[in-house]
Amino acid sequence: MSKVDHLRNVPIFSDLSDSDLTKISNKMIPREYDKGQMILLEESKGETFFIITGGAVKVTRLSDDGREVILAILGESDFFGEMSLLDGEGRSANIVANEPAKMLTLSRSDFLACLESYPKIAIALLEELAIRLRKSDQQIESLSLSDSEQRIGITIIRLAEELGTIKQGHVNIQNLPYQQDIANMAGTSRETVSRTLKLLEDKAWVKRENRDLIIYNFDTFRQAFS
Amino acid sequence: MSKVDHLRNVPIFSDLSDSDLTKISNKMIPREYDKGQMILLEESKGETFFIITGGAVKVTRLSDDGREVILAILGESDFFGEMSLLDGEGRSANIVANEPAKMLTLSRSDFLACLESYPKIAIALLEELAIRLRKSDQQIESLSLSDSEQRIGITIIRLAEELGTIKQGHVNIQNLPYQQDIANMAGTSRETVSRTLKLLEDKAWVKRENRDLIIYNFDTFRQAFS
DNA sequence: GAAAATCTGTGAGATTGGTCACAACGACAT
DNA sequence: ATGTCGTTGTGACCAATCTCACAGATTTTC
Repeated sequence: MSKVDHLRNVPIFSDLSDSDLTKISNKMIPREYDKGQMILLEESKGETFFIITGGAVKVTRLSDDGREVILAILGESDFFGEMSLLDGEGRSANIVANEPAKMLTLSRSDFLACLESYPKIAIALLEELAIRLRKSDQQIESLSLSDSEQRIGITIIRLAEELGTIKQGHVNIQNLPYQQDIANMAGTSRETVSRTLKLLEDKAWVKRENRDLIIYNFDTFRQAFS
Repeated sequence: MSKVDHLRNVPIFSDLSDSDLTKISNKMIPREYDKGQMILLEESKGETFFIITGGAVKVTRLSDDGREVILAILGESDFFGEMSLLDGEGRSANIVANEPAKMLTLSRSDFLACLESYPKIAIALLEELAIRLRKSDQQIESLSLSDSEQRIGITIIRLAEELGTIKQGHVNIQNLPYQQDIANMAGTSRETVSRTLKLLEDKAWVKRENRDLIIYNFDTFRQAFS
């Protein structure tokens, strides 16, 4: 798949003509990362915009004593790095390759030039940031008001929406993240995730098979937690 | 103060010439709200962009059983309503006047037209959303990783940054919000806020005087909690 | 394919912080 | 001043859930 083909799938570029896409793609440099490799470090100054063309990364924040919160898991056609380009502050989060990952990157100046020349990109990006902000607000709400079972349920919904596929009427999350990662997304402990998954399985809402999680009735499931 | 003077103080409009500001301000309709009045309701479709020209509002989300989370307190020159204009989803939060408040409002179509005609506004707005997203991420981190004392400390820092004034070397938060509101910002209970404030006062980190909170050494205070 | 490393399940405390109950306090109106 | 109403302080109890500990299962590595 060519650079241009990748770009066409990215929401913020989807409004552009092929010739514009080609121009932009010429400025982009491809990079690859191994599983577990740190792509961006908190504190470092942000100078690059990244688009994921394969694999997945996790966006985290770390406390001094080493515990982490996972803010998001991003996959193909998602992007990141825009925040510190926009507001000039340092990085606000760490990015680690969660599996082998491929990127296209754009330098700070090319990225900003892009925004100036193509207002549509700026508007599409606004849309995307609005969506992310909305998700963050939801998460703040659930962390403040919900108990651990609900938070884990909500986390599973997020995972299903990001990574899930539909398979004979059921939603299937292939390769469910480790319980520790789910715990870090839900703001709870690994043990609580273990116990809660068992509970959900006992209630016959979900089923685990190898490394997959199957949600029997996604709508009902969603209803129960949102 | 004229409409144009108000607009000049709003970061996202600060790059524009006076004549452009005048054009935009002509489309804006002023409105006023009483203390406690609901300005926007969750679920309603968002059709208006608001700029605060006086007073303050709180941005909240409510659970079914009536508990609330306060996502932000906004004051003069802040704005809101842009999110559902941008991504087309329904409102994500409620907005209530926290004290008598004045606004300038812009309709959906005028707002979007503004973005198209003045790319600088779009870019400035991107910057602002990036800042908000960063703050949300910080709050997610603190809700996930910190205990109640730290969360309350962080909440006090947020309040100091938004509402604080400097008074003979100390930061002074005039008219500290009620403990229940602080609790709703920090994701804890009113009683815990009461006990924690006493604790901070015993440690001589802060002092309460009437309805004000004085932070003796803001840098040290910040250090202790961030 | 055996060993090592990592992940998961589960019990038993230990704790934080929520909830309830009520007293004290302050502002404000009558 | 007295009563009313909303806010704050404080004790006691209790529930949710974090931690610790370790056994079993699974995955990765050589």
